Amino acid sequence: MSYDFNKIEDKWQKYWAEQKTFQATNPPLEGELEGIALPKFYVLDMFPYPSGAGLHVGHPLGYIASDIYARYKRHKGFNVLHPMGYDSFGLPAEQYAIQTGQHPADTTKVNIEGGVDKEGKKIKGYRKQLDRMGFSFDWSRELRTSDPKCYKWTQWIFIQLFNSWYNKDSDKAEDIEALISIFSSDGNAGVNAVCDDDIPEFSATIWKQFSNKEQQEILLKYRLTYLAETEVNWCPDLGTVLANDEIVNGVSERGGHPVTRKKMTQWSMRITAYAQRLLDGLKTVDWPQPLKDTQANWIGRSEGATAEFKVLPLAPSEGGGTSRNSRITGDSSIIGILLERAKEMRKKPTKAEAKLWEGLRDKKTGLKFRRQHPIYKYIPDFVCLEKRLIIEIDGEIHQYQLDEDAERQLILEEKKGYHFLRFTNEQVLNDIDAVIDEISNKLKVLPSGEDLGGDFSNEEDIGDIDAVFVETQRNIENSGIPPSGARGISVFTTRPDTIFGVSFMVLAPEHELVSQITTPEQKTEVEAYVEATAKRSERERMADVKTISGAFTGAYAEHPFTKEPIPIWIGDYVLAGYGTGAVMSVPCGDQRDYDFAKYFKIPIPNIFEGIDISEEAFSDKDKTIITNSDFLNGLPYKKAVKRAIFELEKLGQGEGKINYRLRDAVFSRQRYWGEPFPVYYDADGMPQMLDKKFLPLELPEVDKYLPTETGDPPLGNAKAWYWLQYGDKGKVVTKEKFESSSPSGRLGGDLELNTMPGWAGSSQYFNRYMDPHNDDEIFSQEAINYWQDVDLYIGGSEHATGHLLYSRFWQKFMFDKGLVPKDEYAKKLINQGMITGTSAFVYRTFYFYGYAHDNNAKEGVLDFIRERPILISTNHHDLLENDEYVKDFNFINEWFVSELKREFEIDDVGGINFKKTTPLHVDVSLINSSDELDIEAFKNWRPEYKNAIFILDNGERYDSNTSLEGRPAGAFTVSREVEKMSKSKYNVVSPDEICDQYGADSLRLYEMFLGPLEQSKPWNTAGITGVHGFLKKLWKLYHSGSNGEFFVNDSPPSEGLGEDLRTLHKTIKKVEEDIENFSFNTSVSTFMICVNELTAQKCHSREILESLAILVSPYAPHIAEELWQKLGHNESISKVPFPKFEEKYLVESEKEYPISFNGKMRFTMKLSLDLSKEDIEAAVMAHEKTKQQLQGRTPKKVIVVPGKIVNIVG
RNA sequence: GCUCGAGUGGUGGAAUUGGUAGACACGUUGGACUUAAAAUCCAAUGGACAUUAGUCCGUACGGGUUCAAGUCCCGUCUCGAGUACCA
Repeated sequence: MSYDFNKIEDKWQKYWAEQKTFQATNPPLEGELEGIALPKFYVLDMFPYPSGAGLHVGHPLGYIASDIYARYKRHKGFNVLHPMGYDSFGLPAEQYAIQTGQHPADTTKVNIEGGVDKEGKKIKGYRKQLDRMGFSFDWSRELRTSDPKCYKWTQWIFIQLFNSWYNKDSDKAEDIEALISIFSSDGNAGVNAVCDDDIPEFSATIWKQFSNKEQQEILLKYRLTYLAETEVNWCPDLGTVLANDEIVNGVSERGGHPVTRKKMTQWSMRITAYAQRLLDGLKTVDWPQPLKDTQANWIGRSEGATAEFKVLPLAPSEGGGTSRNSRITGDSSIIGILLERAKEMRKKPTKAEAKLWEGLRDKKTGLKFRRQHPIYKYIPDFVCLEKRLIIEIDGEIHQYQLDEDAERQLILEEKKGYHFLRFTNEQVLNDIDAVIDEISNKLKVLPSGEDLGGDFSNEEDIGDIDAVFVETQRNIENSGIPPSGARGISVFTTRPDTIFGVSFMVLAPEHELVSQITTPEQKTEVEAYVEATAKRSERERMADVKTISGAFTGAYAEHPFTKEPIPIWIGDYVLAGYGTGAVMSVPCGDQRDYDFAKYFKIPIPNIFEGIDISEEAFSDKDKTIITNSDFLNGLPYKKAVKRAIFELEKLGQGEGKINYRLRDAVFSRQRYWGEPFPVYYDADGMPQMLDKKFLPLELPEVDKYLPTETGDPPLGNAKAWYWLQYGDKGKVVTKEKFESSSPSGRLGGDLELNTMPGWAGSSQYFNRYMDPHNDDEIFSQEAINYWQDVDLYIGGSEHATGHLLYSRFWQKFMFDKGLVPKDEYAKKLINQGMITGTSAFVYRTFYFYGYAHDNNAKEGVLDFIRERPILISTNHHDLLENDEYVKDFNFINEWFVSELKREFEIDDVGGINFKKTTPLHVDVSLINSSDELDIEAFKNWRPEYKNAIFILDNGERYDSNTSLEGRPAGAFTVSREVEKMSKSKYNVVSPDEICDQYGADSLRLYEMFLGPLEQSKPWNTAGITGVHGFLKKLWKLYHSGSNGEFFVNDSPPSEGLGEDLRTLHKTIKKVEEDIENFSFNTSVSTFMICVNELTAQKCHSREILESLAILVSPYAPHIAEELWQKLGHNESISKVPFPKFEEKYLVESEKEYPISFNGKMRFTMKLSLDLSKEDIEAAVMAHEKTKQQLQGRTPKKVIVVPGKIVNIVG
């Protein structure tokens, strides 16, 4: 009986489906026993996108590996969860919808389930393709992200994120209600949250006075998903924004379209809150190092310091100040103006202010203090309203405005009855206790007044605050004091140790201070530069790193230590989006600063001991010794950094800081085919979440999938896309219906037009698989507590900074909310390598012709030549490359010329130029295993080459004139090259073809046999005969009866020489080790060796062959099931215990010792393993070949490693 | 540029803590069977010289450690991946 793989595989695939063999059981209810004793094991493949192109042999590589592992774990007694589903929202379906008008849901369904789409395209379907390979997926748990039942929970998580904020004190996400109650009791001063950086400080009183809308606006700045105007990567050709990880080299990952920066109001995810935890978590998971590195790189943590550089006032001769746009606009409320001013100042507290605030906040003095709180016409540093005590810290800036300060103190003291205390920076920083004492003493002697907090409704004040505020602004401007730069330019640096090497500062052209500090003299130049950089696209800026450009603002900053003036420049090498958008430039220590300084002839002071910086900057931290740097002199890098930070903090002009490159993730896409947001906008335009009971909010039908005429996303085309709700009843309605509904008790408004990005649906799917049909919760606590996390996750490395980072973020969020027990969801992750294609090429030569011109009669020559392209085989092409062709194959030329002459009767034809060739991709299915082209099939495939002339390997000519009988026998060999597997390269091999021809078991074995799982390797169908031959041999081993009948005998294996048991146990040991180490390629070799040996031993022992069937079953499950059944079993092999390895069968008494001389192996010698070192040495020395090798010499030394080797030196 | 990974026959790749380099396959060549092909089986197959024994060279390149190095150390080159004015 021969090995009929098609029949066998079909049979068992049906059996598994019918018997639901691989359905995983969730923990049973109490009283039921089955399943509970089994330990769990969760094996997961990354969510595939079901594309219409179907699978090629590269796709299932990871699935085969995970399937082997899952099957192995079942044999090992685990309850294995091994699900599969589809990430079925996505761009390709939508692009196809735009092109053909078909609903993406329809095409997606066909892509998964197979069939014919409306265009008449035949699609096999992912599911059928997967089933054919014999995967042990639990299909009862299938998920499709585009299924409303599935995206219901994506929407639900979105709402959870919206209703959460990140508390830095507890270092986790917390409920937004908790934040609201803090605001109502204490305001936001004591809140340590990850939030937007432009939040004004407010007291509880002010919070309560905010309108609902104002409160909502403020809360948005804290929520973990928030709506904000952000700079996004806009891709006009795709009509959508892209995430950073969707952009490669400045163009879109899909399609390579240009991307520009644009400001848009978008939903964002506050992933930055988790930056540190995402970094820390990497240490706890067993993931590939390159993947971890990529993530760490993406998060981009850098340790350093902030430093504050004061902006110096402009010399009067320079005109002082620039005109600023007045911030006062007609429609802003007065509270708004003052709050804005206050928050702007609070944003940049000086070190001394921050320190004193620590001493005053939270009623530490027994009384409530506020900082930067508007009083009458001014904003003092601190105020205790109850005691009418104002505390001011006089920094350097104060020196420039003594008069104004004196004046306002007078006004406040005399007219408003306030008391003043003034301290200097030094007092606060050096002896905070004394300062606090003085304040406390002062408070004791002052009488109590009423709390005037938020008392802005006083009519009298409102009248003139506006005017006075403007006046104050003007005064500041006229005095030559830099306006909002008064508090200086903040920079982030990882090299605070080089602060004495600063010779200039550079701001990003987009920096908000640029327009404020630029002197009138420099204004034209600066504005021209800013405009020029704004025009350059991100791509241009990135591509053009070499060109140095910038402009001087005319302004100077003050060095915090030397107090020297430092020129302030702008330049586009400083990025607005990183750090503070400004740098302190240390040209001697940073190459970019160095180049900039050289270009603009800025001095380059050297602060490195014994280092020559005349040619380039010196950035080696380890060899650094600082000099010319005051208190840092002589210090090595690390000590200098510490000291510099210490000194900066002492001055109140800086502190140690950790910076991250990671940005918040934009979560809106202007697409149709994605999860709709469960969000409507109320009458105030504020976003509101739908109640859980209304989920899922289903994707509406639209006429077309393009943006609307007004530029809205495709959902803007939906006829009904308004939310209308009264009490417990809500539904999606048309605009008209909404507007005509009764406003009384009505909730609702227009629904969000954006949809969620591709990664939304894949960020918690692994947990949803644990309880996929639960309609009440995302998963039950019983399910998550049983399955816990993914034990083995296999997928491609291309998801490193997308899915794999975002899903970790969501998992940590879910962990914070107590919904999942693990804050990392995948213990072990493997990136399978890519299987590349082996493209085939023929070469087309080009030739010129030259004949007497002006000969119209010869019109047809050109066409004649065009219709006869010459294709040469690869060896001719190689000759060509070596310039050897023309002389060897000149006869082709001669023949062609004679053809021309015959046809057109012309004498002076030039000839063929063989030098110019272009490679042409040939479909790999037209190539046999010896790389020879099927020429007739090629001509059918490419009709434009039906008249082509083929030059065969042996130089013979094959063309359309050659009769079939008289055809040259030579072969036409193509050249092959490894490329990515792709339709356009005609090198795609489909798994279905392989299954037809060799069977799924062969495919599975071969994919594993190709090489290590993680490595990328080329596909070559020819090699599959090796593993296919192995399966036939395996089959034969069980069919050694007459006429190939099934035959095993029941005699105990030990009756023979025991060799078969040795072979078996050697195999068990190796295969077990290999699977545990994910070294699947070597275990296939091991099986081959095993079968070769057992065949040679003529093994028929049932005991041995039963074990072998189990060993093979994870790899080649169909044949294993069939053999298992033939061995007399009625149950599937899939859960039979794995054979137990027993050492005793491998114990040997003898060893074939390699005998080497000076490290070179010369011969081997069989010796007993019982021998002592001395015995071995004696035996070896006595050997004839040893004497021969030594030729009479006496060895200097003899190394004997018992059980290993003997080495004779001398 | 920086970070990481990898360089072994004609090809895919093996080689455990340093201990017989090239397992297992593909391909190639020769042979058996067959009218023939396919399938199957047998033999050879890193290179060079010798064609019997054998000798020399060989794991990207150059050094080093060691009785012994594909494996460890130093330096160089090439390829691949990620990232890129990240201060």
